[in-house]
Amino acid sequence: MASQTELSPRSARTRAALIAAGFELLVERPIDAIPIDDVVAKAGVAKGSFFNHFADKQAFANAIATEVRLEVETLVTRANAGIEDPVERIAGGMRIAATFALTQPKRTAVLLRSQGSSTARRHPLNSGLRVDIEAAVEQGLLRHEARESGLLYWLGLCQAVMTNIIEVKPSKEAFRKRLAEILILGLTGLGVPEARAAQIAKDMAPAKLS
Amino acid sequence: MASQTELSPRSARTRAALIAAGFELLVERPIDAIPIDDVVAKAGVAKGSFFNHFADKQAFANAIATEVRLEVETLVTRANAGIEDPVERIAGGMRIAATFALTQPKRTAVLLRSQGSSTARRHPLNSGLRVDIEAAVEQGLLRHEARESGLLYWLGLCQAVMTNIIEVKPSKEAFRKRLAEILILGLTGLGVPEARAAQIAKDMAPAKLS
DNA sequence: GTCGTTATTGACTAATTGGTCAAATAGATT
DNA sequence: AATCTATTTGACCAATTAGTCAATAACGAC
Repeated sequence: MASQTELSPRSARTRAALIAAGFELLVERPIDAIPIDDVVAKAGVAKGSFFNHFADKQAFANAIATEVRLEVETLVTRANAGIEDPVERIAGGMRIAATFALTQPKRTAVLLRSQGSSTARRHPLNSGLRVDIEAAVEQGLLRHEARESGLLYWLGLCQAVMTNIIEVKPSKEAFRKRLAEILILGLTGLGVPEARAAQIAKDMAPAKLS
Repeated sequence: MASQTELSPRSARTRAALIAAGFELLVERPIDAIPIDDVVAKAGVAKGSFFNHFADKQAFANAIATEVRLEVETLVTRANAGIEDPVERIAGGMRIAATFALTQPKRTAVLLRSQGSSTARRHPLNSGLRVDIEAAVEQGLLRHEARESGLLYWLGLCQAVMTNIIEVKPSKEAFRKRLAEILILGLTGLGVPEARAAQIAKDMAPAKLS
C-alpha cells in the first residue's frame, strides 16, 4: 500500500467530503458522466479544493475505488481471521461479499462499477482466495480442475451474487436462501461433497458487518 | 423486436459507418467518455448525420448494445437448434459465449461493458437458458437448488469466462482447457454427475462461428 | 497577539461538447 | 432534362467543463 501521508485535520475533512460526495454520485452514473462541479457542490467545498487533493478526475475515481475495495478486503480478512479450514474460508468470503451487498448496496454498486468487467485483476476477494484454493486442492478437499479455474469460478459467482442482491434487494429470508443455494451449487462445483456443502451453506448465517 | 423499417441504401451505409465507429471507440472507453465528434470523425460522416440517425448519444449506445446482444443470442439459438437435451443446451450456451469471446474480443468487450454490472436483466443467454434449466430440473437432471439459483449461477460463470478470455487471450489449447474445466465445475455444481459433466466438457470442441 | 505555513476559495479562461439548421447534394420519378 | 424528396453537410451556437491562480482564511508555534 502507498504510505499514508499524515494529513492535517482540515485537509482530511475536505478530502473526506469530496470522497463521500463522489460515492453518492458514482452510485447512479459512471465517473465520466459526473462533472467536477457536481462533486464539489455536493461536497460543499470550492472547486479549487478538488485539484488540491486529486490530480484529475481519474485519480479521484481511483481513490474511491481503492477505498471500497480495501473496505471489503478488510472485512473478509477479519472474518476469516480465526478459521483454518480453507473450504470454510472460501465460503466465508462469499458470505461477506453477499452480506456487504445486502447492507451496503450503494457502496457495492460503486465497487462493481469500478471493477468494470474485470475478474482476475484486483478483486477484493482475490488476495486470500488464491492461496485458500491452492491449499484446499492440496489437501484433497477440491477437485483438481479447481486449481487453475477455481479462482475465476468463485470470483465470477461472488460478483454475480453481489450484482443480484443489489438489484433484487431481497428480504432477509430470501437473502439467506439465495446465499445458501449459491453456496451449495458453488461448493459442489469445486468438488466439496454434497453433504459437507449443504452443512456449510446451512451454517452461514448472515454475517454482521461492523 | 422493433419493426425493421426499410432503409434507403445511402442511409443504411451512413448508419452502419456510425455504428462501426462507435464499436471501435466503445472497446476502449465508456460511452460517456466518447464525444460525438470522435464518432463522426471515425465514421467519416458529418456531425449532422449522427442526429439524423440517433436521437442522442444514449440512443446510439443502446443501438450498439442491442446489436451485439442480438448477435450472440442468434448464435446461441442457432447452435442449440437441433439439440434436445437441456443439459447439453446449457453447456452449449457457455461454449458459444466463450468462443465468441475468443474470436470477437472487441465485440465481447463492448457487450460486457454495455451490460454494466447487470446479470439477470437482458443477457444474451438469458432467454433460452431459463427454460432449459427448468426443464432439466424437472427431468431430475439438476439438483433442486438450481431451479431458483441456477440462472444466476450460470450467467455469472459465462460472464466470468468471457471476461477472462478477452483479458488473457489464451491460445487455442489454453482456451480448450479453460472451457473444459469451467464446464466441469459448473455442471457439477448444477448437479450433473461427474462422469457426465466430464464427458460433455470433453466433447465441447471450440464451436465455429459464422 | 504576531508571524509563517498550509489549505480553501471562487472568479476566470480556454477548450470542449451536444445539438441545430439552412444550404447543398444525391437519387429517384416523370 | 426537370422536378421532387430524402439525406448529408459543416458552420454555428449556447452551454458545459476541466483546470488555473491570486487573494483569503484557517491553523499552529512562539
